[in-house]
Amino acid sequence: MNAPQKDVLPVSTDVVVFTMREDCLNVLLVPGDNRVNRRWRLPGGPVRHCEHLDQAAERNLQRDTGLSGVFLEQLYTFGAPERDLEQRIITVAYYALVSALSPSATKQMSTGAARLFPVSDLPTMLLDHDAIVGRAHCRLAAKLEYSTIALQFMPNRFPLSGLQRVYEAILGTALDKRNFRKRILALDCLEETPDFARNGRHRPARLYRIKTPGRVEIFK
Amino acid sequence: MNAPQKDVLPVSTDVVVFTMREDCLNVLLVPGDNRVNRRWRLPGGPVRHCEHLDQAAERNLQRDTGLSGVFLEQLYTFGAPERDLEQRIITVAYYALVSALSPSATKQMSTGAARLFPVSDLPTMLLDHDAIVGRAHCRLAAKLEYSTIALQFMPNRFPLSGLQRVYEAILGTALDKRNFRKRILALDCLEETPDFARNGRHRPARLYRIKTPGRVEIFK
DNA sequence: ACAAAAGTGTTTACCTTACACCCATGA
DNA sequence: TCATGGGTGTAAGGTAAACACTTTTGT
Repeated sequence: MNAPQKDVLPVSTDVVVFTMREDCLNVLLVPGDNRVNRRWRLPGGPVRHCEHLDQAAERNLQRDTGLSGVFLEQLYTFGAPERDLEQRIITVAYYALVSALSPSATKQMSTGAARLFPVSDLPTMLLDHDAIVGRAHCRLAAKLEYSTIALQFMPNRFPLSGLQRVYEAILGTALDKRNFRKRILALDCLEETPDFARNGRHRPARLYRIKTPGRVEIFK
Repeated sequence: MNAPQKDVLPVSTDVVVFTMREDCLNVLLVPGDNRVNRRWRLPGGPVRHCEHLDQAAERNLQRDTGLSGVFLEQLYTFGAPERDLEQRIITVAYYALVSALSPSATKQMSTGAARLFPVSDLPTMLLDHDAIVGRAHCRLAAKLEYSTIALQFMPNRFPLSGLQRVYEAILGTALDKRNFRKRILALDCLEETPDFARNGRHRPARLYRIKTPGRVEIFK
């Protein structure tokens, strides 16, 4: 039994960081630091005594992964008393969406201090972290239908086909190209740039930009 | 400063109990028991060390209001450090829907230990309880659109017009009678009973029954 | 020239909305 | 008989779904 610490509460935050890699939805995990349990876990940690929950989530995320300033939203609070072995810890789960990993996050990844896993191929995780990821994935998929949340995955400029691949990866289904483009453009949240992506040996794709970056619109 | 108690965590549950009264959406509040602050507050209290969050919500709800076995769903966790004056308390908010107040709840109400307030005319409440009620109301209104959650307000048998009034009270808008009936019956969650409500001096209303009571269907 | 992804409209089916009159009862 | 809420159908508009070929580039 660990003695309870003074500065922190028996409450922690855990963050499900989603990002796209190779057209697949990935989750960022960190290796368990616990002697008892060396399983992969979600980045997170205890809430300090004088700290907003959101701040705690951001701070612990930054410490564990180097990420900051990302889209972060509270998901659900998990508090089964049997979920932790050593002491009762209630965790307020968040999810985060990042378009590209920051340099410091990339560094953490190269040193093995963090690693991406496709949601379809997650390792065995600490405690109930699999349930947390599952719920986060559900929330994300649901929000695709009535918000512009998917834009959080996109870089400054991107082709519509890239956005479509994001939708398809999250929903797990193929979408019709024409209907998808119509629907997205009708939202009036993107604008054309004069530029094109000249990638492969095929016609270059028009690049679009988000009209109000950082803002997630809810409609309906 | 109160000394922290051993058996409980610095985490509480608060429950927004919604019920219909006189075609208005009401919230059940209890009088603040605190010497410092005698404002009305949401029923709730601390989470015990070995207790599920849901159990804590249910237990505290029963203690404060006599209600049990009601529809209860986690809403959001509020944890601004400045939200409480004496000590840092994080609260996991829930909302509950009840069709009619149970006898024990009615008793608590008659003794002044609990009282209903219309959401449109709430008193000044403890701490951030107004924000909690606001968020609960939003969630409830949103869920009307894609679930059968409103049925939780209804008694065993009820006329369709009664259900319509529930929708109207929650959404704050009038609905077309014919379209409403079509839409609800198309959900295939109600069945006719042979009975009618003979109330006023007008044609009696057909009574309906919920096919699978206690089950909230999510569609779309 | 060919492979590979980009880009583009129309038709159909379905769902949502608007809307007005008769019915059964109690007073 | 009259006031009150209960009960019913249809037409129009809008949204979502299905569907195939041409364009532009790199090799």
